[in-house]
Amino acid sequence: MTKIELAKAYDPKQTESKWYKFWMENGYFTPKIDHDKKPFVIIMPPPNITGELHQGHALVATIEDTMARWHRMKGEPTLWLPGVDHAGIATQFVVQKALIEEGTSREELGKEKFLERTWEWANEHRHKITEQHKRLGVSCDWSRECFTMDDGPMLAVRTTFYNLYKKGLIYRSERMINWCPSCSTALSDLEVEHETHTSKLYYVRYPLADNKNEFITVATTRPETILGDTAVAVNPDDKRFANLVGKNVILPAVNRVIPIIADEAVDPSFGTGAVKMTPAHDPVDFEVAQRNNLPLVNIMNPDATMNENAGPYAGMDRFKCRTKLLADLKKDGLLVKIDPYDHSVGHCQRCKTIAEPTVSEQWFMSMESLAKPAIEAVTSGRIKIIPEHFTKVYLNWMENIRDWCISRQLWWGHRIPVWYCGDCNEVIASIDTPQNCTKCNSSNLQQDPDVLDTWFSSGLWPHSTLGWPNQTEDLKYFYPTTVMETAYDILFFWVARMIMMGIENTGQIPFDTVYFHGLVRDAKGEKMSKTKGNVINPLETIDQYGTDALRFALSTGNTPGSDMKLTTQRLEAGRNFANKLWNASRFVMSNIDSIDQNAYESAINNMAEAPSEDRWIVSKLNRLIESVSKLLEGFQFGEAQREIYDFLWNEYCDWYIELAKIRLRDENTTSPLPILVHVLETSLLLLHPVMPFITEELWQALTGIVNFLKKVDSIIIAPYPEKPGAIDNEAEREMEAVIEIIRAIRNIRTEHKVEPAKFIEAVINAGAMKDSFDSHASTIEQLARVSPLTIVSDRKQSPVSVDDAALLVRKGIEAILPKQALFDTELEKQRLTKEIENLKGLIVRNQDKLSNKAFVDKAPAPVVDKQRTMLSENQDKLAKLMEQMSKL
RNA sequence: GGGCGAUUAGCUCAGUUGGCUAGAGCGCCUGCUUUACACGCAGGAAGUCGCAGGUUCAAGUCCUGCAUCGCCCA
Repeated sequence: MTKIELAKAYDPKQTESKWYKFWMENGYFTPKIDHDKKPFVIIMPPPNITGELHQGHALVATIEDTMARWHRMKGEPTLWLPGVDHAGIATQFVVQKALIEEGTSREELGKEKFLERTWEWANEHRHKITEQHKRLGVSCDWSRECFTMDDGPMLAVRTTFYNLYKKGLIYRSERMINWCPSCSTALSDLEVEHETHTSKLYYVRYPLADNKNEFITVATTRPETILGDTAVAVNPDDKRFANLVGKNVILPAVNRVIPIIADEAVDPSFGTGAVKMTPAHDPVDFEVAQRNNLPLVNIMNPDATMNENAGPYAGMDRFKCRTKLLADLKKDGLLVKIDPYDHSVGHCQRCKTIAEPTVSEQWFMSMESLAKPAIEAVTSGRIKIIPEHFTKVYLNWMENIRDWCISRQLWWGHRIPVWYCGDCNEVIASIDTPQNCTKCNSSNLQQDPDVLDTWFSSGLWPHSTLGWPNQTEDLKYFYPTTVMETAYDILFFWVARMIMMGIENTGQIPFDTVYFHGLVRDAKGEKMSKTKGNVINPLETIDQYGTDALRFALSTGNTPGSDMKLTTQRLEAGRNFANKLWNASRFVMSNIDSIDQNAYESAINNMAEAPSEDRWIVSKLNRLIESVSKLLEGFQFGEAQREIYDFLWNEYCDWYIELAKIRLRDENTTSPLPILVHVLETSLLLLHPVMPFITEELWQALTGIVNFLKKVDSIIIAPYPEKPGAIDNEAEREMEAVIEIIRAIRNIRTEHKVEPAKFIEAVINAGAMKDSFDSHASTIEQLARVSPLTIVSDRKQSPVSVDDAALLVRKGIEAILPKQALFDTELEKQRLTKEIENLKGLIVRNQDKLSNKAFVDKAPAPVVDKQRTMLSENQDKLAKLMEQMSKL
């Protein structure tokens, strides 16, 4: 055994990269497949290759790493599989932006060069993200790392598309979709964010065809769509318009004749009760048009300028057209009035441009039949969602699911595996790229130019990463996975779709448990996002505070499903805690000259004979072990971490180490070293999942000195403390009494402004606990700074008259401090008065409860007993203090 | 319009089968170079747990209504 010198403060920079390298070199992150054991599996939500990691990823890394390390330490084959996502629309967006900054553009470069450029970007960022993840300490299996555009996931995408197409669940159709004029692609409903705009409701007159002096007035928020109207509709029950149904009106501005129809979708209370129908640019109107065989008139180009159907307005931007059209209507006396109006406007999630509802031919996935088993998986409890209230959100969405527009007019992504024959127009869906038409054998085949929504490949992630559609050993062993941990904001985008696609492709649920964490917000409480640019690079935080401090900050006080603000205070608390642990360990290690293995083991295994503080701290440790494992089982990582923190700081450091110091100076007592070491080592193990680096560093140092503790090469594979020993209530009671008395003496010293270093005389009447207190005499002397200290079992034996002293009562134990040592009578009166008042209040509460017959009858016995004990203790204390008061 | 959540100390937040004389971190006040740690030590002040009802022996915790804020879906 060699004594080692640790630096005075913990320096993360000296430890982190060293241990990460060590872990990697020893292959600890790669699980060994063992068919006798059930594996623990997490598939990591793949970060987008659009940019760098942000604090949200750091949170994912922290929570998932905590789970992975914990299960690994429990001896379960643990697979945490990392990956990155190609993020079609987002990546195309950022690469385009980079190109524009370079003075070129996607169009100028052309598709091939653009894709080359994007692959470069992807590879670069994939690497960067990996390096960043490593700094967060993640123990994921890099040998299985995946990219959504890798061959494996690609094959899974094509296979899924093919299968669903053959089943008729993927189809191509002309339907209402959301179009982003800026990204120039179709979007799914989920990719459109609704925002309430305060805008205007315009009332416009449409002249009747048979009598141009009569009008029907319609109200609209989007007057430019008048150009695409193919009808005016009223509610069939609306008597005001009954005589007009069936007549025609002349569409202003373009002078097209369109009918007045009746349809139940019309809300008579909106506007005038008559509404314009623009089926090519409004989802509700589209449905009405389907029912009433109305024609569709598309009036916009893909870039949201008006097309040739807009007549004189062709070529104008949609909003310029609105302005011009309104001016024209006004001029013609057709604009009746303008009311202020709030309504919801859809925006492209990616670029925030106002999305245009448009009829367009796209690929869709039919969802209803896929949703059914996915609903059942959750309602039956086979998949558990944490926190539970998200179950309702999930079910509500799934039960009202609509078909999913999966095609995107982008260059970057998974090409739709469909080919069109240039000769016979055959449509060929295929997993492998076909060379010839299956119908006419022509080689004149064109692949569909569009790509799939990124979330299509994401939905396959839990099985595609494990090798599906191939029945690989990984797939057989690791699927279904155990936990899907991710942010709640992608519940629909990702989690719901993984459940549907997982069941569809494999017949099995993809994971047992969904755990949702909240969003990490910036100091102002705003959501961090790449496009918003308020992303805080976690690496900077790590440089400043250390990885473990960041993980501590992200973990403590973080409750499932609720958002958190990451503040410097939290980070500082983490750094301080790491330093505290460091110094406690430094203290312990600096005191080890030698520990004999037999002496150590006999000390640990024969606690009955040990001093009460040893039995106390071990008992508290046992409570901690039990509680932590319960909390981790229940996904309460923050609370578990908090309890470890409390134990280490407030019990181990504040009390046990301080008590041990006294014994270390005294060669005639039992050495506290075995317990100091045992509790420290166990705490390091408990803490390792959340704070991996410092615990490894300290564990290595400690087991370097106490070699026989080192049964494995790394804390990462050391067994997690699971089976706690017995709770020692007697030792706990005893130590609590000692601690309380010390606190009370310290308190009164401060109140009476006794110099901190000065020793004052004290007598402790410990009653039945006299023997225990005798054994803590030097402890009390030194920690409360009292001397001479006399411990008696009866007040009569006190060498100091109680009449001439301050009296403290804690847990039935009295401390008697002679007046001359302190003392300001007035101050003491004030102190007693305050304590007496407080006690009286407590006693009233105790009495109220106990005099209530219903309480005594119905409350469980321990609860009633507790009240009785409290009452008698409080009454006893009150009597003593009252008596004391009368003597002052 | 429908749904979900939040409201606890000056600030940020814990408090999971109701038993709480309600906790933490930061901040604040007083005092300390006590040989592990000033990223520290000792002591302290600070809350009618959003409001109003209800259930219960007992409510921060369960139920109903209201208010304010936030989010999701349409």
